[in-house]
Amino acid sequence: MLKSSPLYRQVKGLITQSLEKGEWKPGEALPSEFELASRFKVSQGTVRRAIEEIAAENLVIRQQGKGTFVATHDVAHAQFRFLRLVPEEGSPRYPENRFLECKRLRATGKIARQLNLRSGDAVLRIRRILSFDGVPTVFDDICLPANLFKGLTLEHLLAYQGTMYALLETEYGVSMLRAEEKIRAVAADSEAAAVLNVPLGTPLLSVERLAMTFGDQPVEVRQGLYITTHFSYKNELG
Amino acid sequence: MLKSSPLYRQVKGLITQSLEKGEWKPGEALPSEFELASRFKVSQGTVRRAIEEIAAENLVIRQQGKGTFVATHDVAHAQFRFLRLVPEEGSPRYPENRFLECKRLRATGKIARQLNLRSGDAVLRIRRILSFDGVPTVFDDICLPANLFKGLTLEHLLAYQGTMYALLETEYGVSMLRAEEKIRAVAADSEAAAVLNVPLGTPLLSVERLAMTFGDQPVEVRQGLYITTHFSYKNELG
DNA sequence: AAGTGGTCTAGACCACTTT
DNA sequence: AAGTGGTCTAGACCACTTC
Repeated sequence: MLKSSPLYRQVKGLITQSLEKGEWKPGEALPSEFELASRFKVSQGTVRRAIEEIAAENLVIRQQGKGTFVATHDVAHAQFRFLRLVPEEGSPRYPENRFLECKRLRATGKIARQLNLRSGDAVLRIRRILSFDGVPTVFDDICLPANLFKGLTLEHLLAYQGTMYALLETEYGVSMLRAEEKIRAVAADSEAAAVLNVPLGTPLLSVERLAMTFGDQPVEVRQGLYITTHFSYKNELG
Repeated sequence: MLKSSPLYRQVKGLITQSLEKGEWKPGEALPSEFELASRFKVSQGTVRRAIEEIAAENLVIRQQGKGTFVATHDVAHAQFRFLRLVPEEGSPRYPENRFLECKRLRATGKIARQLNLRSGDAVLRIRRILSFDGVPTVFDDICLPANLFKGLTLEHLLAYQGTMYALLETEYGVSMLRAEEKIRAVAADSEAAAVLNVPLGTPLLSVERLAMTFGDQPVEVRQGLYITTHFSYKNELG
């Protein structure tokens, strides 16, 4: 027997579909709870419950008296959502972003598997350095499926003001909603040592990320190498 | 002007206080929603909302048809809540626990500050190794305020069946509810190299944890050194 | 004043577990 | 059958924002 899901979860699905289709763009307001309630022929409380779950997943933001808005990657708040680096001393600051490379390549077996592609499909490989107060701290190696980001070049990346995820969202309509990270300690190889300006063999934090958009579809693989002498990766265990 | 918090949050506070006082022990059932509602002179829906928030913080577990139960550290589920190590290949397994040391010491300034103690107050220092399939993988150095765990010895630790947090909860009534971790990459020093059986200088994951009980009172500081060649620290970014 | 999300209630009914 | 938590509704009122 199939167990039908509760009404508020079905409504949640309908609203999420509309978000995915782009019925309301990032930053825009959703219809009010009463409007959605009459649209779906349910009570306001049921819509409310649906939206609460969607808000808990950070897809929308609720503001009392104003409305419910589609989340964006622009806001300051979103910075520490996907970059968990905090300084050992002093207050958090924003990194400077230096893009080194954006090349079109063929996916290796492992990458293809992670991105749900076929081996040999085209991917974009982006490499960049994040620096804090002028000190190189993170070396990122990013892989994106090329078909979703046609025409993305190094020049685009260099010209854009804001985070890379904001660019991918506003220019290509792909929203990063969730990610899984696997963290390990590794020794700096010659390339990482050169790029990050540390001795060969320096212990570095390796952060492998798989990022997902709607429907948990994977759309980004990245490895970050972090220097953790003055910064650490902060995590909360609930 | 003081803004009074909503009713359900006040009820949440009252229930949490009762949990802290031990009115219901770990594993026991709370009174039903209707009983609590009449006790606090509010509607069932308000109690419900309060309990939902408490459940979201993992202090209690709700089970349809059965009741609401005080959470414990015994269940398998709790294992991966506070130990985020997963194997690169194969399915998760349980580590074997080997305690090396449990000594009474005076707190250094840094530890004292983190535990809200005075410098020089007594602390317990526990050291142990976690092994997976017989392979030493984690070297933990744990500090607890001695006054909360009077009489805790190496023999107790060796004799107890179950996780250390389960012991602290059932034998000393101190529940670990939440923790913050700071993760860095470090080189194995001579001691860590010897204990974990790796070459000097091997990159290790350093995981510094501060664990809290009720009222966000810190009650444990630990540093773990993880070998991450076959395991990685897994994290979800929402 | 009007519109939004946030709180609170009361009551009905459903789904699951236990007796 | 009785008791628990889970869903859904309808309506009232509050808090905040905008006009």
